[in-house]
Amino acid sequence: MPGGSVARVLVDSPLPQLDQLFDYSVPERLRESARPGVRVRVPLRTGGRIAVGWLIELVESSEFRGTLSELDDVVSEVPLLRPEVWALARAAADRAAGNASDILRLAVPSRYVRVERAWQAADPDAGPLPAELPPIPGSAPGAIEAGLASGSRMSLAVDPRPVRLPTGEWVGAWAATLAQAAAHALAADRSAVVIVPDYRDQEQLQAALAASVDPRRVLRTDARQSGGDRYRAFLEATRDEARIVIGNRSTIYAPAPRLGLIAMWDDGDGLLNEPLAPGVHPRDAALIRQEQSGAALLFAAHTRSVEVERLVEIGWVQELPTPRHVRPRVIPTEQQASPEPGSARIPSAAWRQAQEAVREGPVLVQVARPGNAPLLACDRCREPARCPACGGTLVVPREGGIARCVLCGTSASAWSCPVCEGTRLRAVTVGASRTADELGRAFPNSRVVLSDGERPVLRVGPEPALVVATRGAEPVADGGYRAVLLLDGERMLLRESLRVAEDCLRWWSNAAALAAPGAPVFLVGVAGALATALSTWRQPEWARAELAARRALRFPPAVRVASVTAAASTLARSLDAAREVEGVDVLGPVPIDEGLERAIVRFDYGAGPRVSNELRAEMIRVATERRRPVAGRPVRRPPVLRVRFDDPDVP
DNA sequence: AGCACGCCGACT
DNA sequence: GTCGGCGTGCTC
Repeated sequence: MPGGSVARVLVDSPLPQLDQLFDYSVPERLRESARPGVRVRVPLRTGGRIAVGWLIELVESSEFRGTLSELDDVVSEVPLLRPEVWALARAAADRAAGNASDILRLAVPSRYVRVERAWQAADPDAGPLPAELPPIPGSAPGAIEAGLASGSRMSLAVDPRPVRLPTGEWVGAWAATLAQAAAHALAADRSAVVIVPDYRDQEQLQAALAASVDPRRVLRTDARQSGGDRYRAFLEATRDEARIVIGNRSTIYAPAPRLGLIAMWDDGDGLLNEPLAPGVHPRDAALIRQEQSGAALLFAAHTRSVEVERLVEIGWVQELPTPRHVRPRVIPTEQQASPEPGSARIPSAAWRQAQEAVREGPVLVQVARPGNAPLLACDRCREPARCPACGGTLVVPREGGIARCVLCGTSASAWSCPVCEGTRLRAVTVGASRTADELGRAFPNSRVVLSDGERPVLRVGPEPALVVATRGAEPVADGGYRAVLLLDGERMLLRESLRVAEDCLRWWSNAAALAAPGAPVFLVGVAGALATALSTWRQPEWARAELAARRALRFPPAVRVASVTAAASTLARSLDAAREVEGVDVLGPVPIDEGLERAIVRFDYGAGPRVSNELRAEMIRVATERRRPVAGRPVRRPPVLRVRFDDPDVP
């Protein structure tokens, strides 16, 4: 049999002490089916106990000094785990001191036996490779092609406008660029993996791909598919034919033979944050996979993330030349109040132009999501409350907190209503539906289209309409919007997060990129560096300044962080272990609930492997040390040491 | 995790 | 003598 008769197996287990390969002998009856990459059942520790795992490799002999147990069974003969995906999972897990089996759970969908049988019975038919492709748009002629050929790491500020596909559909120009880049990889018989934050982006990308690639060469892996469809697409991707695989954050682990391109749209979008352990961001997994595979890597966005800016600054990622795109015509307007009835949130200039534009075609109004940081109004007459000192909007920054002004920060403890002299404030949540209502009255002859997270609209036609959308749910308009109003900038900036400014710049930029060339984009109620970055369309400059500020503070992504949670004594020991590594400093610990403490370990990128090694060793030690009896009666308390690397919500 | 091994107290 | 209690340690 090829490769030897000892099977090395990774067992499915969340236990850190089991995150290693165990050796088993292969019984005669499994000689044919026990191939690397198949799912297997193995006995673990004692007779009756059977664990599931992955057959990683076959070797001639074992280092294990003891008698090997036999493989119990091969679950499916299909080698679902390709060697390069295993290598990626191992490296991604190591980077975050996590279990490889946790990564593999993201990488391989659950099995559908009927789907698998049908797939095995069917004749493979991947369709032809694309031929005679047009050049890749969006950068200098030939620049992306050259990067593809040489396996470069690239950052691209994409053309900020909607474009019309040969099929007649309109998509963001970014989708056409990424689709063409993937098609070019495919034309060279290489696979491409394209990661997008959500399914609406995926729809645009798929529409753009349909224009030049046989649909059999395009596989999608997303949560909207049924489990069976997802498994079928996954099985197809394990074949040796080159494919384009598109999907969400876990698609970075998709099987893809002869990988030629990894592309990621809008890597700063929070939907790409991986919530499942060990929480490896697909951007980091992509960087690992790029190095392992030699594929090209392309980060495309309107707003460069601070993380990519860092990679550009250290020279790891190369900035692609950007042609002189027609930029959105952004008009920052600080003023809030407007005399027109029913238009309290829209400045008068923007108001007039929007009314004119909506006679010609669709007008986009971007609003904040309802719910967080509600605005305040007079409890008696419902007049929106304003700061007595400067006229700014009043908000309650946290639940139960004291109202303050968003502009000057003045506390509004002694507020009284200028209209009715009431003294009580009430929270009002202005979401999309309420704005749609207001605007519907203010634009009496316009059709109003509402798009929010619950009922998203993917596209609107070129006919006049007022399109009210929560940020991130903006439909693409055929031909582009005739005007865009970014209404709730102030409110969006109230979110408490290190990334809030970058997020806002991203939301505004992405909405502005839906405007028709030359159409006005009004940014309402926001001034300063962010407004300038948007109106000059120089987001990378903003990212550069932001990274410099984070460097001065030693905040991520200037450094890496790991949050460590444990009981005080355990934590102290683990932190000592981490401090052994040069370039490490520790914030905290601070007490959190249930007798636990948390600390933040900060370290330079170069110290990363040693920090994760040290913390991993501590996790194994804590998991295997004898349970300490508390004086008197023995208490079985499971030992806790939680480690989370590169948490986007830290600090 | 989850299960077997083993080293002390109460039993036939 | 030896049954079984639950702490201890290991998983190819």
